[in-house]
Amino acid sequence: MTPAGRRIVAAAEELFYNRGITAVGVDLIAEHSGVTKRTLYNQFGSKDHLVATYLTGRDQRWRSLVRAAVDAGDTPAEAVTAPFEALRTWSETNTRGCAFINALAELPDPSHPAHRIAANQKLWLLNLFKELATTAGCPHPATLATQLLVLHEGAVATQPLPLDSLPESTDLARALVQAGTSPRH
Amino acid sequence: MTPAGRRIVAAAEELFYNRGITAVGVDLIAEHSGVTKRTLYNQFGSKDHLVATYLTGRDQRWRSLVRAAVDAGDTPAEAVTAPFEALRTWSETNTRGCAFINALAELPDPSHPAHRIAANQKLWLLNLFKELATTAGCPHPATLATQLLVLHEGAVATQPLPLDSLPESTDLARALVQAGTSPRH
DNA sequence: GGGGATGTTTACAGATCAGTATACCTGCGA
DNA sequence: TCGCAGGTATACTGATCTGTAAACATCCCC
Repeated sequence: MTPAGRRIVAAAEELFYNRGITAVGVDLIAEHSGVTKRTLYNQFGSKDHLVATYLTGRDQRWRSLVRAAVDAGDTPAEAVTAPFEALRTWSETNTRGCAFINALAELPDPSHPAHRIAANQKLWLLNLFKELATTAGCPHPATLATQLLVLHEGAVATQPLPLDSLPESTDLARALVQAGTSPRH
Repeated sequence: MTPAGRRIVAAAEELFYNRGITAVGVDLIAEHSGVTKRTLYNQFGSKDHLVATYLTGRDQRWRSLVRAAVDAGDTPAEAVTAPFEALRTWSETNTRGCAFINALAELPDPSHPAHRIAANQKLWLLNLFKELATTAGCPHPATLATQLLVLHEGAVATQPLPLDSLPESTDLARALVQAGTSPRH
């Protein structure tokens, strides 16, 4: 990607996430990235393609953050709930909810690339939970992974409320993992 | 509200929810409700006001459904997780996620009425969980209520994924209530 | 030194946006 | 019978939307 292309994506990310995709026009993105609209269209061809690029970039950054958190876990049981630690960091600078859920809200057409990207992101996290649960020796990895994903998405969705939902979700997630890994009594 | 006003709100609800608020223009709403744009503006004054009316109406319908489910519960413990039963019914005809979360995604301005309505809806459900948990004799109603709300919102958010997340969430919610109401052993 | 990739500048097309203006119709209650 | 609320019909404003046209500048690599 060219330097101008990178600036465009950076501006698009900031504007799309904070103001909404439909509400932000390509003229505004061009202006914020110090670039001509012609250059924007030479690089991305259409607004839809730029939206897809924006979401893909966010997805990659998020996955990197999660992988780092997972790798930083001391025990396999800790690694299972590491994505919740990543979410805590992520939420400090991303206070407008999940960019993918938001994108689906604005782009109802299921054939839009945003739908595939968003679904893949959630399914990636689900599979990660499943693998980590298996590694940690949890008895029902698939069920646990679904529960953890629900808790994760619930924590993101309730982010704007005055609730401290993320610590509660993290605690509950740890308890579920603990119940699976610790011996029954 | 006049007959024309009701038709306008009905058309707005269907279009806003399924296609997105920003993506739907007032002309389209007027056309779908068999009404002139002049009538629409005589009734609601602005698109923002119509959006607020749409969300308020949805909120009332949702609360009625939840209250009915709560009242249908046989035991206090069953009543606590009754909103999950309501969600199951609701999801059959509302497959595009939470209208309030979606509205916040499209309308970033915190002073927009939609923000107040959405926050009130979630806080209403939180308080309902808290009251029901208290009635059922759960030891930590506030904590449990937060957990149940997270599970609820998580189930809504993961609705488009091929996951069966709602049954899992409901089961987990029941287990949490059970752990609180049943005697420790 | 030529040529292609990367940009810029200005202007424009065609559509759609929220909201308004003006004039008219109709049914109902005082 | 009068008046008014509710509604229709059509046209319009000014702004904004995505996307394109055409001509020109710069830089780097072959």
